[in-house]
Amino acid sequence: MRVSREQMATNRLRILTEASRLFRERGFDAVTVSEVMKAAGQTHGGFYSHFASKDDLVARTVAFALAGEGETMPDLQGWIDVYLSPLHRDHAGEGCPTASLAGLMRQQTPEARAAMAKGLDAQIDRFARSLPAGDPAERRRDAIGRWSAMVGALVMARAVGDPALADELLTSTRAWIGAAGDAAESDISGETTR
Amino acid sequence: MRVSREQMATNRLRILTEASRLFRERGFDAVTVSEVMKAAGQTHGGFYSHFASKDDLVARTVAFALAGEGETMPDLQGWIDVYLSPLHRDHAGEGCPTASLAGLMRQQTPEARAAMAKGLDAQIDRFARSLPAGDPAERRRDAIGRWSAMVGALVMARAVGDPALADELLTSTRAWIGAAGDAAESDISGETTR
DNA sequence: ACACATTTATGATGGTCATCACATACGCGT
DNA sequence: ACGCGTATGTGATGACCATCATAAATGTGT
Repeated sequence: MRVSREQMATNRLRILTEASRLFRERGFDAVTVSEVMKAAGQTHGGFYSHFASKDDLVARTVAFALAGEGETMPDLQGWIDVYLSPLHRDHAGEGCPTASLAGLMRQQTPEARAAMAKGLDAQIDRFARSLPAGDPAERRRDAIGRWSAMVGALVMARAVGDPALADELLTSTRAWIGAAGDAAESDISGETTR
Repeated sequence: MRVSREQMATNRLRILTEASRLFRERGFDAVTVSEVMKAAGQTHGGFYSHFASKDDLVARTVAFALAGEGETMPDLQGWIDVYLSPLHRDHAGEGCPTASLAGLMRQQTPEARAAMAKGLDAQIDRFARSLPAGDPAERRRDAIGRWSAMVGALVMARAVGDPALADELLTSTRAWIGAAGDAAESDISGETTR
């Protein structure tokens, strides 16, 4: 059975898309190659004409998922609110790849970790460019601080069974990075000592 | 082969200790029951007289690991500096269980997730009590914000292969929560609007 | 002391999964 | 049109692993 080149490219894209969703939802280990292929409307045997191995799929999926993020962030505060919302917390499969996958990257291949580094750096850059004030270095530091808090809060909110605590983590972090971020932007020195 | 009650309790504690280290190092899935037992100086068969299943071990290990944290934090800034250090980043097996395991909790049993919630709540409480200023609600919000940023930064620093980016994530976050936290503490209203 | 209960060790067992071998049939370049 | 190259489907294969069955040996209560 052979398909057109166009169809093959579509099939490969479909595999990446479904893998991205499934990996974000359940992690790399718990998702099988067969499962990804079935979700992509194919059978497991054809997998190895698209990817060299499951590890290869993981690396390319990480790159694919993190590259898919939008180029600009016109409404920063709105984006932050959505990010720290219960809806985002409860739909990891369609949500931020960093929050879903970062905790799983330690034992992945160097290729996958490099893809994560590249995607993270780009995300920090987008975040920093969306900030209103400060010189570039200060904005980048601000972006890293806020982004860390957002990812950490979402990861922890998803880790706990208690909905009340999960909600508190999200709303408190949202309030805190608002207050703290605004204040930090007026911190001219850009550095504080202990 | 039978051992004394005391020895059995020691053996069980050893299993939990080794499981805690191995799980933090490599995650729940990648660590086998046999491996844990071998690390604990026993053979795999005896495992099921201590725990009902691997899932049971996971839940009890999460509770064990998070309960082990110190009761007080006398030197808050020093603790933060250690937390966000390359040493901590590179030794997950002996490091913070939240940073190592939170990202893996989504597909764990309700028991394990409940243990994570309990441990996280206690940690937030300890953090809040170590903060110098503010009413309790404000301190708790501050603790959640800073703690989220610390966990997020460490998780991301461990996820990337690029050491320069990893270092930047740690140092920038440390500087940011210093500047932002100090400023937030002086934010009397405790709330900011968009 | 003695018998029993119980912990641990050894050795299956059944299921799962990544990977590969082979067959098939269909696009693609000539 | 024709034949080759190749993507996909079907069906192994071999490894790994959680769990259990059984045996052995020694604390423990009487």
